Amino acid sequence: MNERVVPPAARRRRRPTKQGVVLSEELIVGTALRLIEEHGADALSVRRLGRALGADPSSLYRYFRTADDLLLAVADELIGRTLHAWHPTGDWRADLRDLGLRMHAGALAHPRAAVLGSYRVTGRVHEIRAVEAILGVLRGAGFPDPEAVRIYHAFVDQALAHGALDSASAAMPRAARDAEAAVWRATYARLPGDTHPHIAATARHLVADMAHSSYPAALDLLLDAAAARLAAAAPASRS
Amino acid sequence: MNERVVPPAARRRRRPTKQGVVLSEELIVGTALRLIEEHGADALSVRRLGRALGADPSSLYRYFRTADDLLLAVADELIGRTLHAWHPTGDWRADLRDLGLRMHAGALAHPRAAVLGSYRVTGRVHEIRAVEAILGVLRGAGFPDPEAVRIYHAFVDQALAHGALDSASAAMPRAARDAEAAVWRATYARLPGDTHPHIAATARHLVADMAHSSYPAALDLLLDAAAARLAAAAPASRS
DNA sequence: CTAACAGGTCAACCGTGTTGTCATAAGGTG
DNA sequence: CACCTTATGACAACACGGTTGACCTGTTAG
Repeated sequence: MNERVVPPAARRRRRPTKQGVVLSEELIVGTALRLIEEHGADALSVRRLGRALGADPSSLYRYFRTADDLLLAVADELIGRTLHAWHPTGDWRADLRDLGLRMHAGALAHPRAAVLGSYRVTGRVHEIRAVEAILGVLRGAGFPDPEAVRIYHAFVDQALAHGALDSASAAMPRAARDAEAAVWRATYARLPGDTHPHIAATARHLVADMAHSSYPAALDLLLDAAAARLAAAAPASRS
Repeated sequence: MNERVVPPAARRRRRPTKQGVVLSEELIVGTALRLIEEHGADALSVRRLGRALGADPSSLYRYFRTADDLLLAVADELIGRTLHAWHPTGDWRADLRDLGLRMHAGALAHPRAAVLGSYRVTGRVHEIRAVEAILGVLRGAGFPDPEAVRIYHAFVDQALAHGALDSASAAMPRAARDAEAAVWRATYARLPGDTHPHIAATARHLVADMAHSSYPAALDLLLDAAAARLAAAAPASRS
């Protein structure tokens, strides 16, 4: 219950670690991201992060109240990077598609942060900028406010949720992933047509489709539906 | 590397536990589900499950190779129960909507199993039945095979992914959940209109919408898009 | 120059999945 | 019925995880 964390503003004494490192929130978040990128999502633990930083694990609790809080900071940093690489063109549908794919890729690379960021609000700068930008695209396209918010919500959750899911799949050892594909080929593709007519009829497509992420297709479906609603709501300005 | 697990068919000796319980795959899976339902998703661990069963934790490794395998069995059982409660009417859209909501609810109650089941194939009976049923609905509605598979994939992943996400949110302690809502009200709803025009304009809707799951709306969007594609592909039989 | 205290460190606690080893009762066999 | 094999349960241990209370020390304000 003791509060170990000091608000960033009040930080004064920058005392170096035994190994000579001067800690800071930014350094910790940056190192965490590097750790994940180099050794996978599971490589991020308080203890490993401490080791990578050259500091005792417990030191991190001077900067973040819990491991989740640390991950939230990582999530916000990720949002910032994703948004930074995104250059909207004015075509709402193309812009959202591009952003969705970028968010998905980011979430795929950092699943734990994505999961956390999807159901918790960081309230940090990058997140706020992202919300503003996406809402801007939707409202600029002509979506009425309630609809814009609804689509914003579905869009963001979809990107993060699929990202988290797909990254779990990507994290499996090679052998296990191959075994999964084998189940589709060995079990599903061999079901007799008289007991399982629909699987038998689509087996070819199932084997091919289930090996990939469903996200791009799902994203296009969402954008399709949004476009249809926009067309229905707006009196039709063109075509 | 030693294989401790014996295939169910070869099981003969039903030796009771010290506490007098006779183990079986079904009993273990059933107890796991009960544990989750009574004490939340995090209550499921090999050790706790062992305790709940009245058996040493290590005994479970005679039935499942790893904790993940156990969870996969739980997932398949869940699929079975969900499917069992579902009564299709012949209206593809209503049927899928109903099934989607049921799957989402199931995933919400059993997030870890849902996550696992979303990127791994169990290849067990219930899963196969579910795949056959959903494909049947889609093909019956007139979707061409490749499209049916694509929509099947997006539909299933969406239900499971959103379920996993929402359950993470539901698992937060009350206080934390209230704190989240407070961020929307205190931070987002107070941003000035000149720096964040879009957030300011939609603040009311944001506060209301972000408190709920985006799944129902996302599901409707997906079904909208599917219906549109069906209408475009089929020469239009009615209306 | 000195006193206060921020912040780094250490050791410990309790939880997790998993495995090597042992012991014993079940059940087929004669 | 008695014996032997072996399936299966139990035990103890390992490595890893997050977290915290207590301590110690360098930095900095006064």
